[in-house]
Amino acid sequence: MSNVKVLPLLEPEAPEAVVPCCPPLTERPLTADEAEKTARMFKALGDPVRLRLFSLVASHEGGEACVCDISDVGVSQPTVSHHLKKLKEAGLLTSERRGTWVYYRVEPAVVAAMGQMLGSLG
Amino acid sequence: MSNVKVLPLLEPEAPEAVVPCCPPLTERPLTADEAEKTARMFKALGDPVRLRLFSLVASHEGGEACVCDISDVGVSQPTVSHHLKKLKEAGLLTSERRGTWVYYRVEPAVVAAMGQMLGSLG
DNA sequence: CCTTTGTTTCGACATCCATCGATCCCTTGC
DNA sequence: GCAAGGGATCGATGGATGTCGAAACAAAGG
Repeated sequence: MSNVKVLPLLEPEAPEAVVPCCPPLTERPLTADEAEKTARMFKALGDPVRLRLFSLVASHEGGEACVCDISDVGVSQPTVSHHLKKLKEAGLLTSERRGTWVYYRVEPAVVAAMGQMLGSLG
Repeated sequence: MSNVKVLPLLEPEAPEAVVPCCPPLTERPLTADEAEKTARMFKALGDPVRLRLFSLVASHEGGEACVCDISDVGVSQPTVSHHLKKLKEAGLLTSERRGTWVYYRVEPAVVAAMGQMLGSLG
């Protein structure tokens, strides 16, 4: 396509309203908008490779993991990168570059919100 | 920080562990098999229409809903049926025919299990 | 039997998406 | 400046998936 890299599409790191979407799924039917937003988060965990990457980050010492620590999930490196990007876009992970390596960590509020929608609070 | 409990392998006290799959995502990385299983459940909620249908059933009076009660989500009726089937295959819903109508209800244990995988991240 | 109404299945189609190799970008070290 | 290695992006591709209309199936009533 284009080599026009001047288009400002999305600001770097869309801050995004992180938490406040949606009551427990049992409380009332979701609106179309709410469902659209929320489904993105569930869809992000709806792939086996992404789910593994997510649990690798979530369970990693210090609550964060370098890409090099979690790249052994049976797919190529570009694919790993692609999935991490998806998880990031869904708001489930954040990333930070420190020197040579890029570290990913879980966004706790978002994941907690998903859990609450499923009624895990009992 | 709280618990470093030894994990009780696989048999004691599983009152209604209808879902044999998987500890909280923070506890340890999922295996490929576990991820495959679990991703199916999250994927089922990863579509806006399915998520709406699910919340319609979950929040409906009596804990169940007839297809005719929840068919107004903006897609054709065959599509509704297709999505309900997907939710059923994922183990999130069950169905029962009573006379003319078919009623769907939530499978609580499965949903609770999903919530627990996410809930301990707070 | 035939008709009506609720629900599922079938076939077809367009779109999305996971995956890869190749390539490019970034940082560090020589 | 240049080489090396970690990560991200690009372009292509095969397979999965959401959607619909038409048709089939099931139960209830005339």
